[in-house]
Amino acid sequence: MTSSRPNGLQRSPTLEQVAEWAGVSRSTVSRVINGVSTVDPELRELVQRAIDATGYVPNLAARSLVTRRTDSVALVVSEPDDRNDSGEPFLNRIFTDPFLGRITAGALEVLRPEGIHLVIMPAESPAHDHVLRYLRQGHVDGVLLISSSAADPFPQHLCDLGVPAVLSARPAKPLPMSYVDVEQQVGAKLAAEHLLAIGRHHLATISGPLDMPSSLDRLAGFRAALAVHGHAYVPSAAGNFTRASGESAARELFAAHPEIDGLFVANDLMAEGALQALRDLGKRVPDDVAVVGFDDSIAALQCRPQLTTIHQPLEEMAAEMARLLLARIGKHDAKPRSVIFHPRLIRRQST
Amino acid sequence: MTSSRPNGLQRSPTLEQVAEWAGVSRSTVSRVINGVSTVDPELRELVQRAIDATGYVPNLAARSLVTRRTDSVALVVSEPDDRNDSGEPFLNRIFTDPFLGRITAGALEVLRPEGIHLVIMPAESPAHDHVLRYLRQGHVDGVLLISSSAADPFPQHLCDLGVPAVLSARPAKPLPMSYVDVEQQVGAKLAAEHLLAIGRHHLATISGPLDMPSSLDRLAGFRAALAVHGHAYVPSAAGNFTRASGESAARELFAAHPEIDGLFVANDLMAEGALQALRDLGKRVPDDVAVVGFDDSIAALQCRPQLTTIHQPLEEMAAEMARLLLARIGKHDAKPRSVIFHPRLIRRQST
DNA sequence: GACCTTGGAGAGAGCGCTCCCCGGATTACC
DNA sequence: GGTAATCCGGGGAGCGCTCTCTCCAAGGTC
Repeated sequence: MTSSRPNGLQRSPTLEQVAEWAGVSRSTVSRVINGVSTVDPELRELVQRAIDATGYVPNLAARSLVTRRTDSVALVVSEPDDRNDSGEPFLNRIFTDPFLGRITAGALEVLRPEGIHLVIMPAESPAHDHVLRYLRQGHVDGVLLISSSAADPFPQHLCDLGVPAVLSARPAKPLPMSYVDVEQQVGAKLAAEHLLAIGRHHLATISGPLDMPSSLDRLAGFRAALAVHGHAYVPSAAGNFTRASGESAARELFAAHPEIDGLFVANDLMAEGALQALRDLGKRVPDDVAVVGFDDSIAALQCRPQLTTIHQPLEEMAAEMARLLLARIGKHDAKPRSVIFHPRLIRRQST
Repeated sequence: MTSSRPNGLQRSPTLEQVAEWAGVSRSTVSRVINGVSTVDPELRELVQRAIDATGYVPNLAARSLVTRRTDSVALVVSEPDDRNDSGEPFLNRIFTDPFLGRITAGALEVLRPEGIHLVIMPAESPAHDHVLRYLRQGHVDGVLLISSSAADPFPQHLCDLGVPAVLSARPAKPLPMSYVDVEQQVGAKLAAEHLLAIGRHHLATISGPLDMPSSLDRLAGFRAALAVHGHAYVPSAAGNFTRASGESAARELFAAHPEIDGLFVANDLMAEGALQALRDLGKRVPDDVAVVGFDDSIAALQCRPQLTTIHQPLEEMAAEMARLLLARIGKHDAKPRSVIFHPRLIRRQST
C-alpha cells in the first residue's frame, strides 16, 4: 500500500521528511537505515514506522555520492573484434551457451546474501567503449569478467581503469588481476586416459579457438597425455565452442581420418554437433567412435547418446570469483590471487 | 596515458579540478561535457584538453543526484514461484534460450545510439525482492520486462512502483503499461493452414505452459484455424518451452495418437526435442510427420531436418520496446501504448 | 550616442545522503 | 555531591554535479 506514488510525479520522500515525521534528526534515521546499533530501540521502532508510513526508499545516488559504493557489481562478457567471423551473432552465442547461466547462478549465490546486486553486460567488441564508460562512471564497485580470447584487450583496459576485477580464467598475458580457473590440462588428461582405458587407439580432438588459453591448455594436455602412452601424432580441428562449429570440425576430421575411434571435444556444445555429424556419417556412438566432451553442461544430458564429459565446477568457480572480488573491493591493496579447481570425468553413454 | 590513477587510492579528478586546470568556472566545464552549444569554440577546446590531461570522468552519482536520471535501463527476465518444477534451473533455462540474445540485441540497437546502458537482471522468484529493491533505488530510469506467466506478480509490482516499464507481451491481467507483442493467433493459423496445404490430416500441437497468454493464444489460434476446416478435435500436450519438455510431450502425443502426421510446436526449442522423439520412434520427418516450430530461432537452423517455423521479428520487437520505454521516460504522462507485429511462415525441410 | 538585445561566462544554491564532531543526559565511580 | 566516563542524538559540513540566475560585453537599432 505505498499509495503515494502514482506516477513518479511527486518525488519520493527524503530522509529529511522521514525524520520530520518521526520527530527526530536526519542522523537518527540514517543510523536506523544503516543498522548502526547505537540507537534506542524505541526510537528505532518509531523511525521504522515513519519509514513504512512515508514509503521511504533511500536515494542511491545521494548515498553513493558520499560512500563511494554502489553495492552492485557487473558481470561482463567480453569478446574482441576478430571473432565476429563465425556468422552467428555474439549475443546469441553467449546467451545460448549454458555456461553463462551457471556462472550467473554461482555468483549470485555469494552476492545476494551480501546484498550486492549483479548486473550483466554483454561487451562484444564495438560496445567495449560503452561498457568501459559505464564501469568508469562508477556505476559498479567491481567487475567479474568473462573474457576468452587472448587478443581481447578488455582485461587490460579494465586493469588500467583501476576498477576491482576478477577474471574467469588465467589471462593470456600476465596481468595483476585475480582469477579463477580449472586445471585444463588435467581435464584433458582425464579424457585421454579414459579413451585409452576403454580400448581406443585412433584418437583425435576438436579444440576451441586457438587464441584462448583454455583451448590451448586442453589441446596441449590431451596431446601430452597421449604422448606419454606413445601416441606421437593426434589429429585435431578447431571450432569456436558452438554446436555448428563442432559439427563441421568433426566432418573435417573424419574426412581426413576415417579410422578415428575416440574423440575428445573441448566443450559439450561442440560435442553435440560432433554427434550430429557422426550420425550423418553413419558412425555409431560409442560403438564406432567414443566421444568425450568438456563442461558437463546440460547439453551433455540433452543429446543422444548422453555425453561422457569432463565436469568443471562452474558454479563454485563463479562463487569464488565473487568472493575474491568482494575481498578486493573491501581492501584496495589486496594483491591478486588465483584459485584453481579440479576437473573430473563423468561417464555416460557416449563412451 | 591517464597515468594518474594507479589504484583508486587517489580520487579521480572532479569538475572543479578540471575547471581550475583550464582556468574557467565549473559551469563552463559542465557545459562542455553536456554538449551545450553556447560555449566559445576556443574555450571548448581548452576545456577538452583539460579533461584529457586530468583524465576526468564525470561522477555519475553526483550527476544523477541532481538530474534524477541514470541513463541506463534494466532488462529484467522474471519468473514466478510456481514454475520451478521443471527441474532445470531457471538461470540456465533463460540463458539457454536463444530468445534472450535476440531481445538484447534488438534493444541495444536502439539504446546504444542514445547513450543508454542496458543492464540485464534475471529475476527468478526468490530474487524478486532483490531486483525490485534495485529498481526502486533509482539505479535505472526504466525497465524492459520479459515476463511470461500470468501468475507472475512482477509486472504488477513494477506498476505499483511507478517505474517506467514496457512489457514483452500482453499482460495477463490488464495493466496500465505499454507492451509489444506479435499476433500469436495469426502465427498459429499460418502453421495450421500450411500443414493442411501440404496434405496433412491428422494434426496435433505441443503448446507452451498453459499459464502464459502467448501459449494460450497459439493453442487457440491453431485450434480455431483447424475448426474452420472442419477439424473439431486437435490433440495437444503442453511443454515448458525447453527442448526436453518438447521431447516428452511428443512422446506422449504419439503414444496416444500414432496416426499424427502434422505437428505444430509452440517454439523451436521444443520442436527440436520433438524431432529427437520422432527419430527415436522411427518416424521420418517430413515424410511421416511434418513439423512446424515457432520463433525462427537459430535452433530452427541447427537441427536436422531444419525446421519450418513461424518467424517473429524479435529484434524489431525489442527495439520497439526500447523506443516505447524511452518515450515513456521522456514524458511521464504518456499513456500506455501497444505495438503488435506480424508473424510469417518460413518453410524449410521439416514440412 | 543612448538604449536594447543577445551571446556567453560565472556565482551560488541546492540534489539527498553520510559521517564527524559536539553537547546533553545518564550512569558510574571515588 | 562532584567529576569522569559513557551513551545517544543533533547539527553541520560536505560528496560532485547541474541549473538557474545574474552579469558583462559586444553588436545592432533608432
